Amino acid sequence: MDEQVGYVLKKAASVLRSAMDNALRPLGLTVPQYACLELLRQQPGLSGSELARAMFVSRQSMNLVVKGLERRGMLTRSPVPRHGKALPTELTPAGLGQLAAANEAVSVVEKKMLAALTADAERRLCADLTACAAALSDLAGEADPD
Amino acid sequence: MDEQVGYVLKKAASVLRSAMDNALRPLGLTVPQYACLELLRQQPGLSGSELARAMFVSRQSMNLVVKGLERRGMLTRSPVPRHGKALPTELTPAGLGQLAAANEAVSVVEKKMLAALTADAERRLCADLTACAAALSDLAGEADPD
DNA sequence: CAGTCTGTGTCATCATGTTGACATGGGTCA
DNA sequence: TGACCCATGTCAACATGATGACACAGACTG
Repeated sequence: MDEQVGYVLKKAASVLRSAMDNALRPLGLTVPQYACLELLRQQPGLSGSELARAMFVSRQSMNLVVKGLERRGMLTRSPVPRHGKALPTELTPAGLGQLAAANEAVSVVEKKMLAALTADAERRLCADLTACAAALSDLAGEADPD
Repeated sequence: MDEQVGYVLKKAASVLRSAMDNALRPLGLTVPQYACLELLRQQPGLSGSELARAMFVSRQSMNLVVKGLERRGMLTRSPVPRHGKALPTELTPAGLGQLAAANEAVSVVEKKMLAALTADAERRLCADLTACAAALSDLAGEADPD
């Protein structure tokens, strides 16, 4: 069973998720919340739907995450649509601060996860996983649920 | 962002889950249900808790999956505990038949996912993912939730 | 211009999985 | 033997995410 790619993939994703949850809990952040903040740092002004697609969840779920972070003052949603009804979202200084702390915690987890891998192996792993995801993209509903 | 192992890992797992859901839907099976059947084929007599651990979910969730499959006649739970309160679970002929069909569908997905990888690359991928999971196991709650 | 299509935000509802709690069976050790 | 600890099955409450549906803004086409 441990030789099935699908199984070990699920196992690795599950363990990583659990480890990140534990690392982020002291900061009062969940994994989706952290991912949302990090995405907005890299690409300020993303809309809710864009965030949802980048994170492989529905835009409804992402809406809840964004609302929660907005209520806590981590980010702001421009009240004026940018293009259609898309509301640009950006980090606040408070959100940026929380994100910095979160990145430290997450970095510890990533370091530990990749400790046994060489830099080459890490690049190869990324490339292979990306190739797997790309090969399946047309079997996965022609696109993410949202 | 596509160079972060954690991100591509989540992406690959998400796409694979979605593809398997689509492949199994015509058979009336969900991914957890399929995984449960396949586990029982490889290791007949597993208890609910053992199944849950192998699948990285709580024993409560697994209990629901097992109950559903039992109600549909796919498996049977021995009414007499084997060791403590552990109830051994086994596939019925009907369950074995459904599983065979499901394995065909899943095989198509796996083949497609791994099409771009050589046999060596596939083994390497499995080994690296397993190593990552093992390295994180002590950060992930000292064990699975159940 | 009217009609249609796509993308977005949002609401209500539902499915799935988790946590917390409890009783029970089995083992260990004083 | 009795006290303790651990694992299991099960119930209840809760959290999270998905689906379906609706309204609206923009683009494209006849």
